[in-house]
Amino acid sequence: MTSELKYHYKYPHPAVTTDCVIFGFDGSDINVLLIKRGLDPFKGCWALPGGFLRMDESASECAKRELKEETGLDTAFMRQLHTFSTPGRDPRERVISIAYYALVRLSEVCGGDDASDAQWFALSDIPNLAFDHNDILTMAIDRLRRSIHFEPIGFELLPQSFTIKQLQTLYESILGVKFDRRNFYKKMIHLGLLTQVEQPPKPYSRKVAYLFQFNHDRYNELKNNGFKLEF
Amino acid sequence: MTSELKYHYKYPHPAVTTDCVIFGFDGSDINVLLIKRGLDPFKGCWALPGGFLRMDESASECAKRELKEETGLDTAFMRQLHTFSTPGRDPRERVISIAYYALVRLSEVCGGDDASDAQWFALSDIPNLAFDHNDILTMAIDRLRRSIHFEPIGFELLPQSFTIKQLQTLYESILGVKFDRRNFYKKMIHLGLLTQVEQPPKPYSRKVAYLFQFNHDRYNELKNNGFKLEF
DNA sequence: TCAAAAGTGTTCGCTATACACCCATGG
DNA sequence: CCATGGGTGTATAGCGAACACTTTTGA
Repeated sequence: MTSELKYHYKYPHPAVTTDCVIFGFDGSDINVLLIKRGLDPFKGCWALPGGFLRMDESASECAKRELKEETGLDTAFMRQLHTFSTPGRDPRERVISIAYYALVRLSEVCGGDDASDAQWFALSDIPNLAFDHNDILTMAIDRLRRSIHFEPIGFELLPQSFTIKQLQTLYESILGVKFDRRNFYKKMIHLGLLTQVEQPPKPYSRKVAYLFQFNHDRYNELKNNGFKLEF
Repeated sequence: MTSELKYHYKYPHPAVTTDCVIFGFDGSDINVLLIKRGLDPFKGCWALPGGFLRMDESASECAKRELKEETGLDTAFMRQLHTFSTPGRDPRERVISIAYYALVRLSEVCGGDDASDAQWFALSDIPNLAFDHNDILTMAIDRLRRSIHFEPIGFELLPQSFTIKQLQTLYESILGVKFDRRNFYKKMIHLGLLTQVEQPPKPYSRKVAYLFQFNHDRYNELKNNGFKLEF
């Protein structure tokens, strides 16, 4: 047994993991990807995807690795959230977790097979999570809500092309409020960050709506000129 | 030698530290407290105060301990900033650092003796720092600038009682802009977060200015009613 | 032709900004 | 009495909230 413990230090070292809150938008609700734990502790309990930090990777690389494993995505919007370090948060040993959150397009996510232990949950339907993952998720939701006022991150959750209506539903879902359809439309158009797509979409309702794409170049240009996104 | 390495793990563990960016305001400029390193690596180089995480304390407790050691303060405004984890950021071994920033009133700080290795630096006068501490400091300044728009944290840097003029100088110093004196005055008063102090201050200029205090209770009250501070 | 959804216009009130003005104080 | 800085008033522009109206399409 002891012979397995082959890493030695003069002072005690905590174990370090990253956990990742992966948000997706299904057209009407914000969802989070959870993993059913196959091992103790908290066996059978839902938890955020995560894993131990390797010695040759940064925390963001570790989180990106987790994302890839669970969604198949190589790239996505990803930000560090907070580091959770309360002693006892993991019953096994001292573990600190560097938490990240990610925004992904559900259409681009590799659907895990049916037997997969990964599953999307609407925010209104989150079960009790393992460890302190409820706290992590709560903080991630709060961060998402705050960020969307000042950063164009909503577009990371929508398809490349989208209607203003879809965008509004997304904002309303994240912020938990309702906007006047017409004012929302004008405000978004007026921001000057959307490019209208030529091709008229397939009619999915009475009147076909214009399709737009987020204009990254325009956003960076405005931002460099001191423009501050505010919504 | 090897007998000193008495902590054994099955997998490699990184060392974990906290580093702390301590901001103070001297009446005209934002300052940061730096420590001259007495030991290698980076011996003689200026660095952020910091230290290794103990196994029985959370990261915030560790940062608070650092703050106490360097300033004598038991309490101060303190927030987690970011966790820095690039492999190789410490030449000795794998070390990840959970960075915090703190806002303190210079008047309350225990002045270290003259022989002290701690010193305040104006932001315009920061030397090259050890490790990746320049990156940490840059991020902390950026965070401070962003936060002051939406949180009443400026007051943490001023004395209990202050004039609107002092407050304006603080805001201008942090944001690097100039405000119209009269509009700033009215805006601050109109926010309803300041309580006027009865006692007229000693004249320090032509006309004596009113003294104000930040009204925490009023702020919390407004915040709970959905009020959003914006500056 | 009618209902439902998309796109456009108009009004009103608030607030940020740019100033002018008066008051108090120390030299 | 005058220069300096503190406190108050006022006008204008811009933007967001509220809501009326027109247009397009499917049934």
